[in-house]
Amino acid sequence: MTKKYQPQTFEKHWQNEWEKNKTYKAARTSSKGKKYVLDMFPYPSGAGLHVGHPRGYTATDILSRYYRMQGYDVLHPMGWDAFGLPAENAAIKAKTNPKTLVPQNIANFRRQMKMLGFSYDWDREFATTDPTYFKWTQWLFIQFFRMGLLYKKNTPINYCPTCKTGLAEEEVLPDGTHERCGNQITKKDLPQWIFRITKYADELVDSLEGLEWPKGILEMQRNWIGRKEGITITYPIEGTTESISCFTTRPDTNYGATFIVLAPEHPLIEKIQKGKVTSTTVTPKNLKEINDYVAQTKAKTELERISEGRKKTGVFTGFYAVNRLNNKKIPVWISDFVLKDFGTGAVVGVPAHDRRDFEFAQEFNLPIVRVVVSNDGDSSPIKKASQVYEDEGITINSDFLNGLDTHKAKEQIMSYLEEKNWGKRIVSYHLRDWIFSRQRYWGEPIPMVYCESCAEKKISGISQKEKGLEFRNQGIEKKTKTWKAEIEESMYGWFPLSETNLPLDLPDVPSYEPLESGESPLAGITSFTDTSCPNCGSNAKRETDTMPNWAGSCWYFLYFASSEVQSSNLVQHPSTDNWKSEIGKESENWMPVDWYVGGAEHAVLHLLYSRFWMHAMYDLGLVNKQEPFMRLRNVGMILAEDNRKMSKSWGNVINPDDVVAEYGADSLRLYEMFMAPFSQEIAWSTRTLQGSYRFLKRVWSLGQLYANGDTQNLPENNDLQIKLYKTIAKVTKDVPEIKFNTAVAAMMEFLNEWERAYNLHKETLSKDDLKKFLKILAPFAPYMTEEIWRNVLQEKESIHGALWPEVDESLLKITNVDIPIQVNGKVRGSVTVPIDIDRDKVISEALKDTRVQKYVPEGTYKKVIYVPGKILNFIV
RNA sequence: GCCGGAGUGGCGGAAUGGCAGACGCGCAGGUCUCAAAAACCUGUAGGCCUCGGCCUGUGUGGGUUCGACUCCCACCUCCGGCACCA
Repeated sequence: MTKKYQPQTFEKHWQNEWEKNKTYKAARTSSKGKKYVLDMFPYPSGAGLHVGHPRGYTATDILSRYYRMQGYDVLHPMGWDAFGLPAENAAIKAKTNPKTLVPQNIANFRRQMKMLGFSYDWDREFATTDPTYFKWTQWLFIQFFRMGLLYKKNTPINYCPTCKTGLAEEEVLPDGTHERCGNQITKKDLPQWIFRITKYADELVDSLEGLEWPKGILEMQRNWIGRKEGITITYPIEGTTESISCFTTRPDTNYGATFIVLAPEHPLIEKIQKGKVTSTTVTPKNLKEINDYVAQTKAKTELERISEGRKKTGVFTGFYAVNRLNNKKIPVWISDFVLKDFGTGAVVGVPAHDRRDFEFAQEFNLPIVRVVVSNDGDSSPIKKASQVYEDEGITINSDFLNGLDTHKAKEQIMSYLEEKNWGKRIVSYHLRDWIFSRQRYWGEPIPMVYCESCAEKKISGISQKEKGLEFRNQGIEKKTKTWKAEIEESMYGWFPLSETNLPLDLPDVPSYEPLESGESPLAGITSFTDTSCPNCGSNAKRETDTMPNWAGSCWYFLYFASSEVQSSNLVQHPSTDNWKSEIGKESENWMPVDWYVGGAEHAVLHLLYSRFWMHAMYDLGLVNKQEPFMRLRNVGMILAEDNRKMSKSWGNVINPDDVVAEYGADSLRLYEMFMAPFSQEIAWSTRTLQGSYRFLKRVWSLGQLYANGDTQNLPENNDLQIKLYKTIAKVTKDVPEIKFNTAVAAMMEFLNEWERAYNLHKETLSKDDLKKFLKILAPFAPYMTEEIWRNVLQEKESIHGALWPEVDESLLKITNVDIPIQVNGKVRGSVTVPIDIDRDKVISEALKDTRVQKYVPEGTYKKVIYVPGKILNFIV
């Protein structure tokens, strides 16, 4: 009696065995090398896993098992990105502290992951909320502070006037309303910690080179950093001592400038309004118009400004600037299409070569001068928006630039302007500095103290260097001196906690709702805020903001690879020496991450932030590599069966617990790998899952034959064995190419042949070959293969420690091939010939085919193409 | 508007210059059964048809090639992201 395939009867058993025997323990011992295979660790929400999560986790699990079986040392860890707003809000709602709620969520996630058979080294599990981990996150903050990369500045944050609370970006809906109460949010100025990521902008673009990432993601990172080279040109205002600076990336078009536009918030406008800029040309009427326009703009929300579309509005200031290139007077206007925070808040208008400038010029009847033509030389005037020429070309109407191409014209004009001291070359970035503080409870407390009395004495902790901390080289040390000088003044009175006082834990309090002032909830807890100055000992206040959710994920991959994470013997406090011995040394054995897998939604932020931290840590001499992630692959989202996103509110979420209860974990894993190419979005289908379930059932049944002994093994080198070896070769090739769907298809194809051999002739694989098949299936279906391996084949050691099957290449050598025969490119027949047959013989064989004869009358043809082993094509 | 990704049977997809539709789902017919489920077998792009074949066919239109789903040019549609970025 053959045992039925009932995964429920053995999956749990093997899960426990693997855990007990530490089957997946990571250690550096192999001479073959290492593979660090990492998932983007999840945020443990209250809802638990849905079937979308295991898609990425199964992929990394297959890679890990595959490399382990090939003899590599594999580090495959899992942990929890557990700080953040959803947990905080859920805890507020449940009237509890996230410190009690989050571990419950984690326990559920862990249970589900173990159920799915992922081969994580659970000894390295940790959460970003563990004080043992975030003591280091805080320590790193302090090191970055001492490099001059962090400073405090008043910055507008999102603020909900109805809820009286500061909001994170993700709490604001695209229409500018608060996701919870639905009311319009506003901006509020609050002091924020700023992380100066722009100091690394160039480096972060340049070192994208050499990463094996999807092209699209690399492109998005490049665009996000958005490096632009241009020049800031200064225009004096006629009849005054004032001037206006404008940034442009197209100085070659500057002879075509016909106006200047200021953002309504530009500082010069206030001066004009207050009458501090005088010139005979400004009339009181203009001043009223200016006042009205500025007031109108300020009354509008950002949303209103955008929703009004591209229709240009504006007002003339009455002043004229001088374009010193040609001494032309150009009017100075105000318009809200110019953004105060971009560039200098002022734009020089070249309407012939910029669409927005053109719309503005048309609206207010300003002149349009063409200065660039395309290669066809058409220099007709620009009359319609569709004629605006924004591309590069040949310069005209521009004095000494005439006839030059855009690139050369740009170089010459920039040198000329710098020589005359009328302009200065600038590299600008789309990338902004990173607002690194949150007015929230559930995050790493920022380990800083503010001392009033030290501030008065103009003292700060910025220049105190950590003992033992060495910059990578003198060039970097020099660079950080400049960075520090730029912000020193704003840092008077600020001191980092002494490292012996780390971690700085969150106070255990029942209430931590945001304060009416928009400040962090910690600001209301005096037992937390009141402290003494690390420098002078007088009364001082702690920083009450916490770090954003990103902080913990910026370096977690190093902690997984550390010694400390695996040991119960934790360091007393962070320090450079402790970093080197506990984290630096061991992580060098594993870094960089070889495979990093997660959703494409992290294309920019997380991947950029963690790259930035690594680069800065490299400069601090804390790590030996700048780039954390060598290979990145994106997992496609799994939609619900109704083709919508899975969401509690739609009621269409599929829970892996239910799927596993009915079909087993192996079926879920196999199906998710088979359903579509890995990075593609795809809808869930329980129906289609049954195909994978059936496949496993059939393998199971054939496997059981070996227990009963009613098999007749095939002789060596039979067709089925060769098909098996081809399948092994295919799977071996497909897995590292992340083509799991075709790897599974190949195994299904093999099964079809195997079954046919058994059904027709009661013939089957030798025991040795069965083992090989089980091994290549093992990474996909670890439970079932282990069950057959141990209970049918009576193996003593786990299949997951076995070696990947080698393929005897000589058996795969093809001796005979089917050559399709085409006549004029259409298939008319085929011949079976030895692979090394010569051309003339193929042709004569082909001409024996009666169908071919019909299309090649009397065997005459104009030409014939023979691609050995592939095709034969007669042209008649 | 810009950037990125994708268009192939009833459905998910395979093939990246050489027999389009592997593999799976679904569907149809059959075997087993009192019956159903499960399992197994056969068929399954469309059209024509003398059942041996013939024609058409990979979003659209052109091109390169002996040969194009695959390469090139132009366009259409869908999905994702950003958006008055000087």
